[in-house]
Amino acid sequence: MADVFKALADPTRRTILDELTDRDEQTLFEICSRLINKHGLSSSRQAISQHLEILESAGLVRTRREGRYKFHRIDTTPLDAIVTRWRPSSTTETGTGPDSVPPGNS
Amino acid sequence: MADVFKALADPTRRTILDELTDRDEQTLFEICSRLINKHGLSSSRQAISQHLEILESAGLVRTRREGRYKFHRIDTTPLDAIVTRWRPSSTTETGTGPDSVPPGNS
DNA sequence: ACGATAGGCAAGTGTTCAGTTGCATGTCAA
DNA sequence: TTGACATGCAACTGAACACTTGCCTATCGT
Repeated sequence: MADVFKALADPTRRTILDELTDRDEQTLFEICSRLINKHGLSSSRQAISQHLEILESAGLVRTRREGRYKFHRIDTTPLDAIVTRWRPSSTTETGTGPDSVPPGNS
Repeated sequence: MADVFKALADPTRRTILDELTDRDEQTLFEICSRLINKHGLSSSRQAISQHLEILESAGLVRTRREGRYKFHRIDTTPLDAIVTRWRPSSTTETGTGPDSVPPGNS
């Protein structure tokens, strides 16, 4: 699975996730149309397709094939690990090291 | 305030946040030393300094000047908006649009 | 079968970004 | 004041990235 953070780094990809949050199970052309009309973006179909590939390889978008249509839906489960990663551990860090020890190089 | 997502896109910056989570209120040199020793990264001091600037402009790191030392501490409050952004809205989206309407271009 | 629609593949281009290099500023101890 | 320490500023370089261009495959309706 590719980098979730790098997938979220691009504003266009975040807008795609916004669109999929607003309306799930959309095709590529549908997403393209709504990005242009609703969000004022001027991206080509190929650009959106590449963005969807990146989002899918990051686990943020899951696809479903049906005939010549390919439906995309958002999957927010990879986002949970982002916040939990930098939660402070229960070990009292700020209490152990007093401020009077500036350069504590290891 | 700069882009929080782009600040998180770089692996080195995420490791810096890991370090600040493990031990708060560190100076620039202290962070450099621990990144090299603990995390096996070979980044120069200037590179880390630029990373800290980006993290600070994104609101993820707050600084405190004291003489010639500048202490850095992590601030995880901008992370909360990431998960809440793509929470499905209470309006029943999947129920309104049946799956039998494939190309619903606006 | 034929045309139209939906999507995929791959090479090429311009920009953004991470990292380096070199020097400058400011602080502290002796 | 002198030297060592901690950090800041700015230009340059190389690589990653977003986007385009052009063509190809597959599915559906008539």
